[in-house]
Amino acid sequence: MNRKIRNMEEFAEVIGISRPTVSKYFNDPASVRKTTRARIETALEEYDYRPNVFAVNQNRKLTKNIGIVVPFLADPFFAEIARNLETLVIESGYHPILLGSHGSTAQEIENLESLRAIKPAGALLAPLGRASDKSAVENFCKSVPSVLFDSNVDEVGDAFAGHDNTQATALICDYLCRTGEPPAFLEMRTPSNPNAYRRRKAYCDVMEQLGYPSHLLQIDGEGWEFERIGMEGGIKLIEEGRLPSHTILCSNDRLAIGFLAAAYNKGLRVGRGPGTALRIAGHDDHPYSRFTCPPLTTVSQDYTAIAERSIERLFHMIESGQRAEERVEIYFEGKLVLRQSA
Amino acid sequence: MNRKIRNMEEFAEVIGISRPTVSKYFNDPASVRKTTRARIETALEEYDYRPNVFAVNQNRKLTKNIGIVVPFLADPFFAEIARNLETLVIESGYHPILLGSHGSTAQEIENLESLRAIKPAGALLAPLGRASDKSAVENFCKSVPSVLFDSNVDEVGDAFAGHDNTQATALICDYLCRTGEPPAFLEMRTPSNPNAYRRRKAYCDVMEQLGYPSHLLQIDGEGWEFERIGMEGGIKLIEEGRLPSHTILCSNDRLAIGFLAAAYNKGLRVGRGPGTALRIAGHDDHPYSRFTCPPLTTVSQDYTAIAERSIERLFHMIESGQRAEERVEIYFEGKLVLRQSA
DNA sequence: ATTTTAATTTTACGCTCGTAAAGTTTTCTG
DNA sequence: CAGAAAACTTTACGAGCGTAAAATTAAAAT
Repeated sequence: MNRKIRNMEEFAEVIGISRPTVSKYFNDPASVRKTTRARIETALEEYDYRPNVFAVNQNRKLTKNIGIVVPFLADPFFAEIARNLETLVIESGYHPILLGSHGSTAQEIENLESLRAIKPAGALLAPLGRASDKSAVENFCKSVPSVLFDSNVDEVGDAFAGHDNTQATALICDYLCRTGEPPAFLEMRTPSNPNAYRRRKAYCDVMEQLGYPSHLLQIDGEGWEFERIGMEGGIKLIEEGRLPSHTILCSNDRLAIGFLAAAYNKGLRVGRGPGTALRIAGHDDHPYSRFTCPPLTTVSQDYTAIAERSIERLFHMIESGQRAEERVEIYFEGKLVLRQSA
Repeated sequence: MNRKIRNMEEFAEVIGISRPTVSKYFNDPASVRKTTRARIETALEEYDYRPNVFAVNQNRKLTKNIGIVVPFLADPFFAEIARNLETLVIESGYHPILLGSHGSTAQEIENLESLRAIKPAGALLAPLGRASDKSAVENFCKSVPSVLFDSNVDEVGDAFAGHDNTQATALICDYLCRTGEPPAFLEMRTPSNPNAYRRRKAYCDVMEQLGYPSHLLQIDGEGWEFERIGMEGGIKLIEEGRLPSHTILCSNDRLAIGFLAAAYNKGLRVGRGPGTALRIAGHDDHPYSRFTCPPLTTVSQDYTAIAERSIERLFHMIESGQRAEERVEIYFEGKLVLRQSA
């Protein structure tokens, strides 16, 4: 009795209705009569038929796919934001396709291309930044509704939702200056992420404004192994006695985690109590920052808001069927996360 | 001149050869004459045509897709192993589809279902473990060639490649016993991962063998936030003075990272030198373990070998066109990673 | 140059579903 | 209950490609 269903034709047959009606049901269950809907759903439980994805998508100009591209999935920060985005996409009745670029330009291009090949309804992109092939990203965004997040690229995409680096940097600089020695700023010499440049600039501006000198500590290193870079660079700095301040503000938490390890390695106690030699602060409120020793003082990014607004902007376009008339950039403020490292 | 190419028909036309030949080329470039291949590839550069993914896959019984499912992408351990797998899949000329289950049974089932819907040539699965719907996984594995990794499920899948928990646990237990007080074993009361059970058993066995008593410290907590669980459980244990030994072997590195934070929080110095109050060791050699304070002594999993052998087994099946006649389980030995925490 | 073999072309059909048009039935409105 | 509106059915075509069979052509071997 429970014959195998091979396609929509056969499925419609066993229910006793026509295939086009079944097709309509799958495209929008509300578009068929209640009684018909009930019959289909009953049959659905009995026969476990599912429309062939490839056939469905071949015939629709647009699929229900939403591409999500992040620069580095092995970074828990991006994994976490991707997880939020995936959930929101599913809740909207779409199908998320998550792709990580492994920090590689070629992989990013490849991801964009294979995304385009599946005719997505839209895309949420966190570009590599400096390493991105700008024209590749631009081209992609032209052909599919896209909102960028995390890392902004000038004039590319229909919208950008991200972190207010200037405000957040000012916030932590202010805190550090108020409570002790003004901070030096630790960063990679050639950061891959454009946020780093904004943080650097914000640091310099705030320090000037507060009447303190800026100290930029630029360490070498390429790629996405920020902890290793922070640790190795940190050890070098400490060994060579090149720390201009006992308060170090790191460009991001991963660098700070590495620098924390460097301080430990060199026997420098970190914290703000008596008997400490160094204050270390970060930026991002990375998932691991609460578990470092000491727990890392930092400024948070508003993950949730960034994810929600990105989704909101994207689906606004998708559901209205038209691209944004004007590119909007939305920035969310960071909050001070006071822990024990500074 | 540079007209838009809409499909393979038009593409074949501008080259001046037949569509079936072009089709053959895309399925296997080596199957057409050298001169023909050259003509196609020249045209390919000029016209940037790509076959429609959906149409291609609809007509093949099997696609070139390889599913990769991991239980939790926000865990850098899995992100890292997924990254290795992705690379190897691409090198083999296939297309990886990475899916994370977010620690949720429903999501895992969903992932398996949407994987099946794209008719993958094979799949690499790291099941949730205890939380997996065994029959769902089993069913999936029946219909598509699959090799499990990381977390074994009895009799499911064509092969399993993973870590030798017994050997590795023995290794670190032996080291800890040799160099100081015998370890107590910290773990979650109801671990989600089956590896945890093997590690517990191995610990008990080794301790008995070495003539020491076993101490199981079982802390509460559900889900995948191991660091938080380790920290909160650790603080409780320390506060209540329930540590039976000054050497703590944690069931995995993430738990150890949390416990390290607990020790810091309670002012207990960790390490093996003089003036230290606690030795803490982990298991896995998690990407972050080298950056903790102090750096974590642990036993490594052989990521690379696990990834390579999983892939090898899978493609052996795929290319031979037949399922494994017999289920094989391959285990790779861990290596002691001596750092400073124990 | 002839045979053998391999590659190619032509023709034709199939895969599974979306979708449009025209006609029919059901449901709703007053 | 008539009429209008909505839902449904039938019919038919299209999407872009895989693939099989038979006929043709080109390359390799003798």
